[in-house]
Amino acid sequence: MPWAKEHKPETRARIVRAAAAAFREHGLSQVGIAEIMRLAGLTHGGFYGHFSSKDDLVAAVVTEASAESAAMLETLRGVPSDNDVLDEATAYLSPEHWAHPERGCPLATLAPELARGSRDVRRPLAVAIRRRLGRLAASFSSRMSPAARRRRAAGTLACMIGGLVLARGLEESEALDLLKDVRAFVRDALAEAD
Amino acid sequence: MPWAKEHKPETRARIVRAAAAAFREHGLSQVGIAEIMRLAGLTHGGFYGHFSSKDDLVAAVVTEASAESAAMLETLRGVPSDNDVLDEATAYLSPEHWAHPERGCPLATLAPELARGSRDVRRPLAVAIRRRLGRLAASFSSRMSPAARRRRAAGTLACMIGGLVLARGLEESEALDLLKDVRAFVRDALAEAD
DNA sequence: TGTACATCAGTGAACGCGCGTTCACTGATGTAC
DNA sequence: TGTACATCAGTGAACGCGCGTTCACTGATGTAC
Repeated sequence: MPWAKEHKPETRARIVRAAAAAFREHGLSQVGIAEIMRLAGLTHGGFYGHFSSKDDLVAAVVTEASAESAAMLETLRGVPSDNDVLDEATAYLSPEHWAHPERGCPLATLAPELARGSRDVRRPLAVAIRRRLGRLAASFSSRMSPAARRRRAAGTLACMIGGLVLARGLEESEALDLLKDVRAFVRDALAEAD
Repeated sequence: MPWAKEHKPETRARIVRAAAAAFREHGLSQVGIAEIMRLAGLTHGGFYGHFSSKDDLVAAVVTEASAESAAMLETLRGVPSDNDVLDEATAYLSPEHWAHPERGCPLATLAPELARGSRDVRRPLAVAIRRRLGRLAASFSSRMSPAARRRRAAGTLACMIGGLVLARGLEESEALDLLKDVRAFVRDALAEAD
């Protein structure tokens, strides 16, 4: 075994991380294999030693980007309140997340493009959505019924993604006002008696 | 004047309508000029007699698709309730809208791709968002403060777009459940006392 | 009423370019002796 | 401990293809006589 056994998986992970940032910043079809390999410090031709196709890479990127996004949002959470879900939504709808699509939630940047993709790409997309909904539902008070938790998780995640997508379609000052409005809407909706 | 003066604008409109459907169904970068012209019943080369570039067409498509979407949602509204905004959100989050991206809201299919585009494309996107928010805000009771109406319009539109984007990332049965959950969330949020 | 003409919407071939993918190869590495 | 070797991660050139854009042209049309 002429190379340490962790060498190849590490290179692969480097390619996935480079692609995850580039795809979120510029879109799947605006970033080619050559550019991704260059960003990973490698040459074009080596790509197919790690992936069977661009779709294969995209599938890996969905999972990686979801994890990176969760980690980034974790660092953006301020002082914890008594409401976990509201803290999560506030971090998601923050100016910092708005300004950094390349490190943020892949659903807000890539979901429509992924949804139009092949089965290989739609599967990890559906998994990422289910996981996100499940985690959010689990963060609600255990005094709520499972149906109520599921409903609130769906509504809150929809607000988060829709709010960020809309804000990214506006220039900064207008975008920040919109984010503030959506944060207030979510706060009110979650404060509402059950 | 060898051609009736309405002939050229009519052809142009036919190209824009063909592009508006194809872009919403397959994405901006997955549909080429040749394909659009073919759909419009014309040949490739004639395109630049009507548009200065693909971006120029995309800008026209944003406006056209927004209008088509509004008309489609109008036909999907059921029996009017005493809540205009809720009726609008219910139509938007319907299985019919989910199943027909090519006739539906361009924000749910194209917003991230447009937001990454040139200034020429981002301008009509911002206009479409502002107009949508303004119309929604105007539909709320005049007893509400302008700030409260703006906040609710922002939150409701975010739920609509985010809900549809998420649902389009899932297979049908799961998607329809999610849409129902988001509709219920919006209903509850809008029912809440001010 | 009929015809010759000028206009210009639309045609179709060509352009350079970047894409995803393939493949013969190179050379850095851990192992066996 | 030192060296020859087999392995295989990565290289770099090439492929066919479809893209957006250009342009010399064709031919259907309304108008002038």
